[in-house]
Amino acid sequence: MKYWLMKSEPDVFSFEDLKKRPKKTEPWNGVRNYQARNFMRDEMSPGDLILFYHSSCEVPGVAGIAKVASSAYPDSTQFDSKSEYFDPKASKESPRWFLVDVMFEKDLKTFVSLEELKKHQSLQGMRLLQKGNRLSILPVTKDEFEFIVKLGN
DNA sequence: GCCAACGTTGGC
DNA sequence: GCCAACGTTGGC
Repeated sequence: MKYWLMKSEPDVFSFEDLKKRPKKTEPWNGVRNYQARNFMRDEMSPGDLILFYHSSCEVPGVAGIAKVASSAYPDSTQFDSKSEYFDPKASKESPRWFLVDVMFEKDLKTFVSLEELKKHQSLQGMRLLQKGNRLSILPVTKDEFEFIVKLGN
């Protein structure tokens, strides 16, 4: 089993929004970065655990725990000319963008802010904390994952 | 709103 | 295949 961190802008789609979905599940569409796509397509497996991270907001940080709920399949928005995520270079015969379904797993007692993460020596190696990091999907080690869950409980 | 970092595009 | 221009991300 692997561990991940996935960013979402809470104004667009928050951890609370995920909980409110009918099956507490959401297809993670709209990713248009090859590294992030490759993580979903090649490395994620159902059951992998996810730190659901709120970015580009007043207080960025980890809002809760989710899990990978499907294997990878083509992101349908790439074929939809009316979607902001439409990709004219993609076709159904050779899709370019893949996604997984993300499902609510559990709440944290407290939100774990980016500011808090930065305080801990054992998290300094996290890619999230490196300068210039922009990837919206990042692998996290088991130790980092468990440490952050502990901070939130 | 600013700006550093970084990915992508496209001309050559 | 290089690299300048451009667009986007995301913390502050």
